[in-house]
Amino acid sequence: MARAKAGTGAASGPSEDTKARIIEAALGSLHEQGIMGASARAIARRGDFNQALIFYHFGGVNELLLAAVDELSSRRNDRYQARLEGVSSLRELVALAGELHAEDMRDGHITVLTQMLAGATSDPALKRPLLERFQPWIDLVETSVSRVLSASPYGALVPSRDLALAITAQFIGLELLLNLEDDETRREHHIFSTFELLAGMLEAMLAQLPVPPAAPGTGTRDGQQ
Amino acid sequence: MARAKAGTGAASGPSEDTKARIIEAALGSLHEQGIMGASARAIARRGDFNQALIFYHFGGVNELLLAAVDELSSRRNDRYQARLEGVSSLRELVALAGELHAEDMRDGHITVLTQMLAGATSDPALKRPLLERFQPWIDLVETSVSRVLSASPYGALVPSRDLALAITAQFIGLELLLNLEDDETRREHHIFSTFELLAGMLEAMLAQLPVPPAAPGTGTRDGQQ
DNA sequence: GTCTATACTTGGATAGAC
DNA sequence: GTCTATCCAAGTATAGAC
Repeated sequence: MARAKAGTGAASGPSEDTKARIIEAALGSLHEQGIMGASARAIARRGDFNQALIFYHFGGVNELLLAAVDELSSRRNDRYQARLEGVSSLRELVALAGELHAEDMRDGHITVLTQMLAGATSDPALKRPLLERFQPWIDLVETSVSRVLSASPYGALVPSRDLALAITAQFIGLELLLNLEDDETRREHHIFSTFELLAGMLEAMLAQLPVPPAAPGTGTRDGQQ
Repeated sequence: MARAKAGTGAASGPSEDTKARIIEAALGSLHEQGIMGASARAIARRGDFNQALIFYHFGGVNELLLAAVDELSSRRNDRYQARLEGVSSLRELVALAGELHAEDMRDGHITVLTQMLAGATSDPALKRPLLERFQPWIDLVETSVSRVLSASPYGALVPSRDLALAITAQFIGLELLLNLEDDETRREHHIFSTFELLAGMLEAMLAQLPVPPAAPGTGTRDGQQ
């Protein structure tokens, strides 16, 4: 296990290497064993390091888990931001959401976040830190939703904030629910293709509709998209 | 503590009274402390009975928790079934969903189910039993969704199964996400009124549309059904 | 059917050697 | 900065008294 400093990039300090290893093990534990299997001992076992290191480097298990969420968030943002920016139609957005969801499921990102959310019920001290860490992600969704909505004259009528919240919740809920099925059965689900179908139907409807009812002055009703 | 046999009704056997008390305590623990706070000791403390009773009556903690879910399911079904049957329009359905959601949040039903779902990641032995217990609930949603969809000529194009799954996931995801906020802030959310708004817009659109395009018009993606 | 007592395991956390 | 050893709290589960 060579100690190549090719880790997080910027902050490759003295013991950043070890901290990275610990965080990696924490992510693995959260992913595969859930929040109840993310104990200091279990994480140390998985990463093959000493249990006491967690307390030395992070101060406690909760702090480590939050650091792991931070690490995850930065990775996700890198991926999401760039790709979401290139999207302006509803169907594109849904299609991209399907891609991102598939990747997240594969990498366990959503599982990690969901398990942390679940843990916040048992340990309310996690609530505030988690809320802060979810905010940027919800904001990102809202930005994309707003852009797509603004393409349609009806979009202005829809509260984009609530919609972003609902979409985020959809990801989380699907993770928990589909997790009940074994991997094989799960792969047979194509729920995002249903979402794409619905998006397609909605766009087709909008294209056939007459002039927008409200929001006078905004209607560049012509090209549609 | 009088032993009135006015409990579950049908199966008021010899020690059903105690079992009911234990189940009640288990539900309380799941609701207020989450899955990680639902240990045999914590549950016994809450219900003020001896810890060993859990193992005597249920065989283990997991079995107790599943029994608690069963109890919850029957209560929920009683409420849901009757009310959902009287609904045929999309807006009614969404409005009713809002009511049921508010009640579930108040009673902690969704929290209990969500926490059990989260626990299934840590203990895969819970997956199958939970899947069986979620099936009837998803079926119920699907039935209502189907009825509403069939009222519109476009409804036949929508896979009701996936839609029911998505709706169920939405409930679960919202619970986890809104749980991050303190009770006060949470009450300021009116996300279901946004859903009602969307449903209203959709119904208005459908009413304005010309003749149904039938199956061939939209080009079925992905070969659904 | 219920309680006490107990055996055993795992987890959080720290002190101190290296 | 890392490891060993250790303490203590909490968990599952069972045996046996009542």
